[in-house]
Amino acid sequence: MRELPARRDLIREGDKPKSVNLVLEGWACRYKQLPNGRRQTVHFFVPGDLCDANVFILGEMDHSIASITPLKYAEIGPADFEALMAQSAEITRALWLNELVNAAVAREWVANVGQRTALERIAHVFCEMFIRLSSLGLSDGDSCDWPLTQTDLADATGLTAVHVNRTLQDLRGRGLVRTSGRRLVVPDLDALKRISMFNPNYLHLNRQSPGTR
Amino acid sequence: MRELPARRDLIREGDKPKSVNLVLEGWACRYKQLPNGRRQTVHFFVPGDLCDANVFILGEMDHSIASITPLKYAEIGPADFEALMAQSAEITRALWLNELVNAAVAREWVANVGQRTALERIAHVFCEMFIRLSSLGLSDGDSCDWPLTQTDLADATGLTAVHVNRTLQDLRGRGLVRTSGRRLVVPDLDALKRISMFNPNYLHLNRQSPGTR
DNA sequence: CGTCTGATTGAACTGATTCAACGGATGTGG
DNA sequence: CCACATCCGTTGAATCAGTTCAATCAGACG
Repeated sequence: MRELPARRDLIREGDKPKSVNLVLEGWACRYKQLPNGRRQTVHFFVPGDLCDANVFILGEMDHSIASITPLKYAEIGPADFEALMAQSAEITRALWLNELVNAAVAREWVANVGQRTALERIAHVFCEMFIRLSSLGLSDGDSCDWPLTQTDLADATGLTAVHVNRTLQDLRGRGLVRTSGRRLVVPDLDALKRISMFNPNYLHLNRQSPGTR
Repeated sequence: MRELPARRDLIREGDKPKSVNLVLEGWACRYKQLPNGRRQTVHFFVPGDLCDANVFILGEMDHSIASITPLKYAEIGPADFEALMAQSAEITRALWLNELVNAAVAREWVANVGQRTALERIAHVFCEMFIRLSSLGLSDGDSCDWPLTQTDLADATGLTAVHVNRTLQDLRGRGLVRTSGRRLVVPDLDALKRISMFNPNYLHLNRQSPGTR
């Protein structure tokens, strides 16, 4: 069990991973940084998410993980992790599922950044996070926690913070989202899904057993 | 063992996957199509690649797979696949590695499409494919097979075919690549890597045992 | 209070798109 | 062997979505 303040690296690209991390409280992100300084966030982690199951199969990290909010997480060492895998076929299956969903999310993000307009991209991120949080029981009706700054959103969508700001105003103007402080309100999820062409199939939520979380 | 002509869907989004496919000859791609018709390619498969290891854990496909060239591939049913997994820890490990690398590639593509310029993106695709093919012994000195049309490249990079065309002319003008027919020539791989900020770490090639291929 | 971080605004600019046309190579059927 | 169709690459001109740079504003916090 460990804690980390907001905006700190948990693991950096190039490091040799020594453990699997399970997020208990707070948000984190996976990101890649190019030599020219530009940064791309490729995943957001919320409570219950496993960062990099089985990474010790790989030699070194090809991306970094950083906290967004203050973070509480559990560190699971290779030995414990292997033991967990050996314990039951159910758990192994759940870990496979976790990794397959991870890959599916990454692919969806490629399509998001590659094919959607700024408005659609941002709306898509809202959809994904709201739906993921809801499936974990971490939403409250039409609202959920929202610790992301506009710069965070920019890094995730491949846009500039300035343009994210303008696009958010558009989304708010259309009544699709409201953000008050650290909270996101989605008055009409269906409308948001429609405008962002959101298809939840890639999250494979129906397959997720409670044990996976 | 099966064959498929060029430009045909092998599996479509929404289908229930019934088998794992191993590409034996030719190129294929994984793609996602948005309701508005825009298409994003998220992976290229070359001989030796396993498409969607263990997908039967998931309920339905969240993307499609299509042949680019005429294709020869092996279909491995769930039973055979499970047997393979059970057979040895080595194989299980190799399958894990395969899936982890797949996810890593997808993440790199997010960064590619999200942060790189048109020139860098296209150069990056050239680097990735040339290096992957080389590691499989499928390149010949500074050249390799290149069955992708400019439209294929456009779908993979989130650009239009028109802009890919212009950018290719730029790349050729700088002497970074040559394309003659179905062949790609990379006279100076280091220069190409430099301009595309290519870091091969995400391919985890050093970890790939011959058995994985 | 001052300082810091994050949100907001304006104006000029540019990388990439769009649309429409054309050229060349390849293949096919009569 | 020619006529025709198709696929792919190429070009030009106009337009636009998103960037850049720079300044301002608002709230939080010691």
